[in-house]
Amino acid sequence: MTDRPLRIATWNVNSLRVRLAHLLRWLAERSPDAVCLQETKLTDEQFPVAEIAAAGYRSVYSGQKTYNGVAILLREERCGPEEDIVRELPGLEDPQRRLLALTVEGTRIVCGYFPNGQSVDSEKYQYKLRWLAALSAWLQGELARHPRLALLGDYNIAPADEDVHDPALWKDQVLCSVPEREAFARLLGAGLEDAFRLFPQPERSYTWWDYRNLAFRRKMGLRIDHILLTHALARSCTGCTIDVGMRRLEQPSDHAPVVAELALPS
DNA sequence: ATGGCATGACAATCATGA
Repeated sequence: MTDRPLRIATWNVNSLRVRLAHLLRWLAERSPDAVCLQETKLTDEQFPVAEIAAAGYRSVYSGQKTYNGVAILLREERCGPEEDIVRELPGLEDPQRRLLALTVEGTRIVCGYFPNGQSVDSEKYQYKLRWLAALSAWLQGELARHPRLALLGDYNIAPADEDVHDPALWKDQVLCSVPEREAFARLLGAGLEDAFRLFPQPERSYTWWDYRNLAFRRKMGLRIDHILLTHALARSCTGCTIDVGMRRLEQPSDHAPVVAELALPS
């Protein structure tokens, strides 16, 4: 049996307009097959379809002005046609563009830009919990229909203390609060596995570092960007890494990409 | 110290991020 590995990835680019050169360089270096992007901050009319096509990728996107915006890039050489595109989270009245899903190569790819929540006593935190509830409800049906499903994105949740540079400082704060971690645990309970934790990893592995206070150099980060896989996909996963190098570039995104390799039977 | 830095809309500051 010949396996054709499928490399899937997620990256919060914090403005695709500003980060396009970084993205094109990273696509050439890593040649991921399916890339979930968050915080594109572009309307659909503004999406750089031509530049990304020149790099060998099709673009599917759901954007808005100024904030949010998600996209999935598919490598032409590896990916057949995409199907069953969903551009917003069903079951939630929400103008914010934070969810995009499609099926390609027999695999359901779900890209999410989970709400930040701002602080646990804010209205935005309540919105975050509502969004998480709607995601779980919608995923039930998706998981029933798609044994091979991957949920990739900026979750804005650090699932455990080992994902936090200073757990005492962040205890019960937004991104680390108990209700948020319970929502993450519900996703695992629904049949998903954290691809990053399937393998031994370096200590202090994070995906986001504040722009301020030299946080990256001081390893003051959080692991909030994740790739969750159904059990069927987890069995085929041969590795999951964080491309920390992208955070070292000039004018970087504050997030680094996460990449998982799947040895899918063809 | 409610800031530090970055982005976008807008035209001097303000909303948002995490």
